Amino acid sequence: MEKNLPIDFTGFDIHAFQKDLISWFEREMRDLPWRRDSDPYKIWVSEIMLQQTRVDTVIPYFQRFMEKFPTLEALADADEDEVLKEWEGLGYYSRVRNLHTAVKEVQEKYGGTVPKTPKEVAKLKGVGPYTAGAILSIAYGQPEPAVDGNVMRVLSRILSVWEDIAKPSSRKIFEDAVRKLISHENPSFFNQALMELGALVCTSKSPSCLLCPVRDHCRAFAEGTTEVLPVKSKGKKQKQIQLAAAVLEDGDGRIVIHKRPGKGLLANMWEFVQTEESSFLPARQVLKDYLSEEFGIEAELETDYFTEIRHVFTHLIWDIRVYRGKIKNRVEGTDELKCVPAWEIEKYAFPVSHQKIWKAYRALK
DNA sequence: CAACCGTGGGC
DNA sequence: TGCCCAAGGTT
Repeated sequence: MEKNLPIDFTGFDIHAFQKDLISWFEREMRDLPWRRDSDPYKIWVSEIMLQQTRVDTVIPYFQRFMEKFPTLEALADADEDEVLKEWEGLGYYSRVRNLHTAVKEVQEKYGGTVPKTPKEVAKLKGVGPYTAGAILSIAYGQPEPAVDGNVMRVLSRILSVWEDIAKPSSRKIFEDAVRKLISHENPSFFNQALMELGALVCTSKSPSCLLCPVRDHCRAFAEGTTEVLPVKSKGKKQKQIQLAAAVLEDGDGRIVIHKRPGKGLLANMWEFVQTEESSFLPARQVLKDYLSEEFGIEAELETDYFTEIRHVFTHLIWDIRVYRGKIKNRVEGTDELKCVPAWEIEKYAFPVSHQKIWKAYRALK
């Protein structure tokens, strides 16, 4: 078990590897909605949705998205709130904002045709090295590497690469490897096959080596290291944040909602008013002060919170104490604060954490 | 480069 | 429960 910086391809039969991998893919590939045609727009949308997201989760979102925005032009013409609503619950919401921005750019700058050169594609917002390679190879058949987590895991085993795949610098090593290995006859299937193998066979835990079509090419299998490769360092613990939120009703049964800032966590999503709790003041007081100072809302809150919600993100944890309350003065709607009928809540895009709040609130009555 | 940016499922 | 994981990108 030794380290290798540049990968040694001595004794590796590249052509046989390509053939075994691709013919397996042709036999076993899943019938996925975005594999039905090679429309670059559909490939693009699917690749954005699939970032850090499971196939099973993406499928219904992709289908709804394509019904609503069947073409690149349709998406370019849509309003941002409408687009964000279709992404509600998928997570990593900057993906869809960047996608929307980039699609509008393609519409204006490239006449609605997704560009075909690596430089132009990579410049599109939200399109990084992986997605650029995926679009170019899958939609346009160009021999560009598309290195994602699957590819790094699979190749670290096949080629016995001991670099820490959690480190950003590692991706370059695998891109170089793919440039050596990729089939120039069928770059699309080669890249997809590598990912499909990672998803179905060469899985993170307990890989199914006995079913693997390229087992005979796999150095980790030969050396008995499939359970320890790839090397991947651990992440850090999340920070915990204590919040106080309120579901506020006016005299006519309308609900106060707030639009989050355009950058950062849950950007442009709607929420019930909430603020970070202070260590010294009671939560109710912090909340009342925040409402008064920030929005000019004079609220009357119930003494005790009616539910407590824990929501875990990748890098932080929210613990939200939720109060019920009424507002005394009338609230004028602005871009970031609205007072809407209860039945219109569902028209706005809420993060899952605040969907939980709404569910608990409705359960009260 | 490290930190930030969601969510749901598996064990 | 807690941690890892899943077709990453931006700052």
